[in-house]
Amino acid sequence: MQGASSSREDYLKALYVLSTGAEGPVTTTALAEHLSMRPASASGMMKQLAEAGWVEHEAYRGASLTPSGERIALDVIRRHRLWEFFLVERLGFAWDQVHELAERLEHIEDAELINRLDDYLGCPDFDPHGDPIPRADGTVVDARPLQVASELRPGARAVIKGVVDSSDVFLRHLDALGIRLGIEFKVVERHEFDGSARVEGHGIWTLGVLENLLVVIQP
Amino acid sequence: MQGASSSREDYLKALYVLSTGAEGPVTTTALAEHLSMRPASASGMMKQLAEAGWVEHEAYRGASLTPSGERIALDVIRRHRLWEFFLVERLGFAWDQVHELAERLEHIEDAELINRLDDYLGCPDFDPHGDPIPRADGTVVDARPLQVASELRPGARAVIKGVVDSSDVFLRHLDALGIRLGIEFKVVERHEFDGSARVEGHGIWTLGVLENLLVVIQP
DNA sequence: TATTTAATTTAGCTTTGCCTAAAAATAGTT
DNA sequence: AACTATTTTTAGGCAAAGCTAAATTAAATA
Repeated sequence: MQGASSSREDYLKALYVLSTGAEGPVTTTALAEHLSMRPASASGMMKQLAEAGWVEHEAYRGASLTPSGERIALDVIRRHRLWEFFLVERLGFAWDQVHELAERLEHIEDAELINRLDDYLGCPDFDPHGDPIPRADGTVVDARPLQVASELRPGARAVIKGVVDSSDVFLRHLDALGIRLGIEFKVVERHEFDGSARVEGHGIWTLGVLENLLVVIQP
Repeated sequence: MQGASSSREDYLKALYVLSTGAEGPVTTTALAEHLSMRPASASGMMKQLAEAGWVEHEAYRGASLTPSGERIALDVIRRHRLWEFFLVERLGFAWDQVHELAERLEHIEDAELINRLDDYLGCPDFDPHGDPIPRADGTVVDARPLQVASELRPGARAVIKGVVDSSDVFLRHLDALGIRLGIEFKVVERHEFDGSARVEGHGIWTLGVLENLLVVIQP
């Protein structure tokens, strides 16, 4: 239930990430690729983790997490996402800069630290990428929250899921700009002076437009 | 000037700490003791660090930092103290709880992270123990600041260096309580409801007294 | 079904950083 | 100065985690 080395934690996390979505056990190769390592290394680590009781591993067939392994993975992910939240919301980092850093910070295992950090950040439910932050007890909410597009930072990609102002006039305006429900877009730049955004392939969207778009952030 | 492993950083930091105060090179045994390791290990590491150009090491004579080694040590110490400040001032940890944690955090080497953290904390000059925080350029202020005793947290030890109210009445009051310039004391407990403190061997000191004592925090 | 191809595991090597035990050098004592 | 005691270094091992290359197993094709 605890005491995994930094490296073991990485594998458990990768196993968790790769097994959500795909059905069945995770292949050695997929795991190795995900972690930028060689299959032989992943294979060796699976043996270790199986011995520790954190994964179920049938030779040549792939691996999957046991309940205790999943618990560790969720803990690591919780730490990762809380630190990402901190880095973006408090230190003002951009989205795409925080992953590597969080990858280092996540391996500091100290319940008190993480609980205090959680508190300090206001117990957020989602990280800046829109991914849910597992709770201390290991439960996870699996829904990405809607956000107002005006909150997007440069580099963010998002899918349009709804509008705040659904008046005809506004919807016609959106239509004229080529903005439709379901499209995905990427914010290239935000302009301090008027809040507008430069959107890849769409030119400039004004703050008025952004404030009325409900979006789901993409990973 | 950079790229030392976590372990090497520990040795460089220890070397820095042990060489300030004591004159001449640091002995292998002192180093090992400081890091809870065996002399043989310290000896081997000195060889490595000397090869890297971070320490000057004459066999059987002890080691001392080169300028580039000192630069790294100062960087590690800067990171350590900034994180300690964060843990105490923002997350509300008590003094004595933060050392080990900072010891882990200090090894995350990322200039942008540390500069942003520094900014976020208001570029503090001293950590919660009263030790100076080296600047990004490697300069260090070597004076402990005076603090008002009412700011002391439980567990803090401090030496009385002055008073705010130097009226006769007040000084006689202090005298009656056994409080004199230069004495060292330790705060055992603070009382929320009236701000008073229980002081080891001195009973209770009221907020009115504490607010008028200028102290230097002890390590 | 036999054979080829691809994936997985095993075997054996490397590095880092620690350890213990033995050897070497310094320091202290008579 | 010689001997002893202490400190420091060297030598040789061990564990973790990665790697390459070879062997094995499973999957795909003829």
